[in-house]
Amino acid sequence: MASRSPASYERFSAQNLVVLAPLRAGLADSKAELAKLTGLSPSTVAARVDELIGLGHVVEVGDGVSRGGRRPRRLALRRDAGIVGCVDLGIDRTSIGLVDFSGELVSRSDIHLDIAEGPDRVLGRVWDECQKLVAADERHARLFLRGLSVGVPGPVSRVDGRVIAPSRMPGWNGVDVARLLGDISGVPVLVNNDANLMALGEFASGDRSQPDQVFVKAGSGIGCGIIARGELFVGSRGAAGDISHVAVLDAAPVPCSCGRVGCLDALASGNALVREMQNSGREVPNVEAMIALARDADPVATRLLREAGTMTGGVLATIVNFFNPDRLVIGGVLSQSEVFVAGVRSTLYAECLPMATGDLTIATPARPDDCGLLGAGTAFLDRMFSEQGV
Amino acid sequence: MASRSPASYERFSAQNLVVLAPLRAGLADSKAELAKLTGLSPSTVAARVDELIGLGHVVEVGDGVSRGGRRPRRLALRRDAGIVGCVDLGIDRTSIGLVDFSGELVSRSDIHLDIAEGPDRVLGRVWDECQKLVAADERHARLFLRGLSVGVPGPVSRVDGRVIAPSRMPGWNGVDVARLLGDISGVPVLVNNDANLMALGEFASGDRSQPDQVFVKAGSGIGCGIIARGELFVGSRGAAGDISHVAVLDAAPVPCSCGRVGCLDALASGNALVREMQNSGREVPNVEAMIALARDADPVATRLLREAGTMTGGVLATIVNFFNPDRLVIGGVLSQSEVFVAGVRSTLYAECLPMATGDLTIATPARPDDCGLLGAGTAFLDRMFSEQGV
DNA sequence: GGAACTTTGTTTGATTATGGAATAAGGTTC
DNA sequence: GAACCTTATTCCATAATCAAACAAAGTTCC
Repeated sequence: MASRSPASYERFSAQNLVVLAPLRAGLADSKAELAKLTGLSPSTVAARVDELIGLGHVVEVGDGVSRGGRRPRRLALRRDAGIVGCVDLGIDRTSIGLVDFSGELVSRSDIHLDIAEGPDRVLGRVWDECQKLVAADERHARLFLRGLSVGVPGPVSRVDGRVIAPSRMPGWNGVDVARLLGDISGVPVLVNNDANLMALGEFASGDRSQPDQVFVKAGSGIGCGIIARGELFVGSRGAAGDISHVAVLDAAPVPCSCGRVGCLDALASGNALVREMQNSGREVPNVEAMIALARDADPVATRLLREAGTMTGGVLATIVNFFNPDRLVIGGVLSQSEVFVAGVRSTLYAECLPMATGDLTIATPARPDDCGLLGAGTAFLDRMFSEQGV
Repeated sequence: MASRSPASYERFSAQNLVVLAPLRAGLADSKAELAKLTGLSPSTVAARVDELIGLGHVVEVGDGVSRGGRRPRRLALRRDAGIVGCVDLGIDRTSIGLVDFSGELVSRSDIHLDIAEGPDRVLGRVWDECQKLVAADERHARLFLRGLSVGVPGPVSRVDGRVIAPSRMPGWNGVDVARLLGDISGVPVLVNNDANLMALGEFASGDRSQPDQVFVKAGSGIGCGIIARGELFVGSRGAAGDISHVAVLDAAPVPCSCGRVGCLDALASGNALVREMQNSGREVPNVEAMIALARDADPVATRLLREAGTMTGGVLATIVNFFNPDRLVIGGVLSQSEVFVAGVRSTLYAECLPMATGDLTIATPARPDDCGLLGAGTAFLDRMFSEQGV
């Protein structure tokens, strides 16, 4: 959440933001609609729009269809007014992408990168790769890279922006990623937890009429992001959504890295499942292989994935009752396993009251591979198009 | 959450609200402070304040202390600019109070009232009692009752404001309390769940620097209210916070009214505890008697209360990990039992990571008997002093 | 084909909100 | 008592906004 702004960018005035917000959200696409939505007079809207056109942030994109009178001249955000470099740092694989001002992914690159190499080497490599992406496209080369937005596989303090006790990121404890990458790149940098950004990405590219959502990232570890009232919720410290060490009902006493036994992460995460397979005498290289085995009806893999789904669903049942979200999204690698998702679903419906699940949508991500990067972009753009700025 | 406004009240302009908000929150008490806080120029602040003084909502209350120059003329909200009738509907006891514009309780009355008598009789009686309160105080009799704010011991739909499937309120299912009471009284009425309002009351009369709080009402039933980013969170449907039917770890298979077994409400609520006592051959009339027994070191009562605390703490552990609140308040009758509270506390600290509980305050309500009424008042005033109005 | 109506967009002058600077009022400090 | 500080007020310039009239570009229906 923290940011450093080595090359701070112009901030939008509150007045312009009133007009920009509906355009960005797709709630209005003409001056008349803007006037209706904002309550401003037509003349005021015209003045604001003219200024934004002059600034190069809004463009007229032809005529709309008439609704019984003069047809509207359609307005849109200039998506190529700039780009944001988005990074989804993983344990051994990192995705880097460029997102335009409309929030859409315009290019991406996936590289193998061991996070244990440490912040300096990893972030240096990330910046190199990002510059390559910018240079690769003739169009982008002329565009202004407004900043970077990074998701990391561990908790990020909201107080000082540092990575806190990341169990899967040796050498990163207490590191101020925003500052480090800001110094390397010279552009503003935002940092957040990866599951939080995936939640935001899935929300922003999906149905915004469901303002309360929970996104579970069931990957090698288990994380979770919360959207409350249409905004990312991270709590005062930034650690909200961390369900790794929630105790599981009727669980086997498997020891966890946190020192206790029976944590969700120690039982139902991708890592835990691979370990369990090996304990059963079945060597699998990774979760993906295990999911493939389950698809081929391997009994052990199927059972373990189903059980993991059940355990995850049990924890989510409490959360659904408590938070009562409109939508629950099951993401991460494990969400590619039908057995796992079925386990989550059936447990949720069994353990929640109909009142809580009646209007609840349970889904997998619309764009499983992109939601992390899209969320990083959304986080940056939401802030840039706010009074705070970047 | 729903309201009907048979006698709608003047709405504050957005400009006046900018000045009113800091005054109400106690963040500023002079023109200079207002100017600093809002970023407005001194002349603008003066104009706004003058208007509010003219409207009778702000008063000058003498001089403040100098900080090295001319001393400020202290400003304050006129607390006697009006009153709000607040109601905390219980199963067999109802509290009614009057709250002034500063949010403080100025008078109250507790009456025995069986909620099973049905909406018409109960609400009629409530309105009678409220009018008595207003008439009782010479000062209030001249004041304007701006509206009513009611807490009910069951879920309230945010969509249509109706009471939904309230297990403890026979005859109230689907009732639009706001409309009914609005028709009876002729003033605007707000309705919300009682635990939600208690959370709000405890938050508003306490430390507002802790914006994320969870309030557990452990009474004859178990409810819960959520404050997120300093505002009451009820979810899209209004049912957020309902943890009655969350499954308890390692629970006895006690059947619940919802049709399942092992729900928190069936195991750890006041009703459940009284039933358990009776099953052990010990007749107790109510939870209060049981708590008294535990204070006298009765082994059965003590064990049951401790176990109830442990079970409640187990459920809250998941919630604390997920929501990561700044503060957790244990309220309701059961919070008067030290054994119960100790059970919750010890379980929470045992089952949560230090990261989640390190900065977490666990407390009982500052004003256990008042927080429901105070919350009702806050809900009404917050809305009245917002652009929405009542 | 044309009159009547609709919706969208623009122009104009009046109104209102706000900011800035100068000034006054009432203090403290040394 | 001189210098300085904080708070409040006044007055005028400026910026933002609105209301209303008007223009533009459609549709509808006889």
